[in-house]
Amino acid sequence: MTFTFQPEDLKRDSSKKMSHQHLFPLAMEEDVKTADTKKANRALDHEKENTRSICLLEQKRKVVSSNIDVPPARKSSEELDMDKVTAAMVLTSLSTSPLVRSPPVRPNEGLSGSWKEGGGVPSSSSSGYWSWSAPSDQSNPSTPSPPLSADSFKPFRSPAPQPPPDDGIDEAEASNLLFDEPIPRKRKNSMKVMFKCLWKNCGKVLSTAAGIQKHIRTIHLGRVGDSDYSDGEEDFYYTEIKLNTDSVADGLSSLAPVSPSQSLASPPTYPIPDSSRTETPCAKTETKLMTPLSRSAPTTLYLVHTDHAYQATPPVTIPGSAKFTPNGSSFSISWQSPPVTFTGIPVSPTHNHLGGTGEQRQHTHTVLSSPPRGTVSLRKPRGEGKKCRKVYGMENRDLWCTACRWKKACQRFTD
DNA sequence: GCTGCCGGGTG
DNA sequence: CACCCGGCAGC
Repeated sequence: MTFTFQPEDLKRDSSKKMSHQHLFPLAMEEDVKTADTKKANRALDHEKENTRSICLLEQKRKVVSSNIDVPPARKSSEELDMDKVTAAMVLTSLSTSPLVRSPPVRPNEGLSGSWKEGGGVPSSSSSGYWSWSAPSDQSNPSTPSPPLSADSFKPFRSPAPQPPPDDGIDEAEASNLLFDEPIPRKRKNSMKVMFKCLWKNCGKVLSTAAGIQKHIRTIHLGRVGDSDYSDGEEDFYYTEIKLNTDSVADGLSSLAPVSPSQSLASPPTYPIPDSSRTETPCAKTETKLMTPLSRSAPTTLYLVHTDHAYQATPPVTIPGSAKFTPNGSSFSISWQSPPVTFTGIPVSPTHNHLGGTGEQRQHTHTVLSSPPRGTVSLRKPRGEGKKCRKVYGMENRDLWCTACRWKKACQRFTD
């Protein structure tokens, strides 16, 4: 499961930063990304590339259907859709470039090509596309792609509701995309490109590159005069993000690191908890600001987390209750499983409240208690009836049965 | 805190 | 094995 990285995420601040750092270059430069060996990143890459290929196909379809050149203006937006890699850098200048249309030149072409081969439709790209597009239409073509990126971008969104200097509309639109998945109109082409400000503590999301550039220029770079003059510096402060209306799917696909093609099958039926789960890292990583949504998220996350923790429990925190750190990540772990023959210091489970909300605690509780520990209680349930000691009292100890005298299980008044 | 009794020590 | 007891855990 891919979310093995999450525990880390919870534990280490540094790892949080890392993930963001990965993201940043991701938007800026693909090369950097490829050098990465981390599994998670690879997965990310894969998914992202997949998205791109899909987008490319999308464009292709349009080209094919019209069989003529697409007007530059229209193409520019589509271009952004697919060329995530160069988006930030080339965005402004690239928009009208005819170069992009020639398939062989495009860096992504290789991907889409291989994909086509895999599909067994090498003959014409259009046919290949269509055979595939039918199911995708239902499920949403981009299902596999953005889980990670989308996830990690969400955190930025939390602070967004702050005073929106401009583009209030875009803001609303963005949240629509993120949270109102059931919007039917988005079903068909659920990919939407947004531009996210990467400026610290900003995270503004706008729908147009120009908009975000302007935002960065004016708000962050302090460029007065709203002239559209740009030295390109803004490019470094925003990134392009693909928003998938079915953001829910993202959560799931990240849960099950299957091949993207597989996950294409059944996006619509994703359970709600997953969507909230994707939300989790945000609240944790970025600001501590908790939206109602994100607040519910940790619950689920901790569920997962707990699972791992559970196995690690015995050796870890319990005996060292003194050393218990209010880290938040380990609180659920420390829940002691009663049946275990634990010679360590008994620890009251109450300290597990550390996590925070009662809701979380409840969850942890249920989860942990549910998987019955294989060990049955070594002690047999206490005898109900009165025993020698009780009957005769300490003063008549000689009347006790031997077992009772020996502090063994009473033999006289057996249950 | 009382009580039952397990686990282990001693002779 | 008989006897004893420390200490855990249910009540």
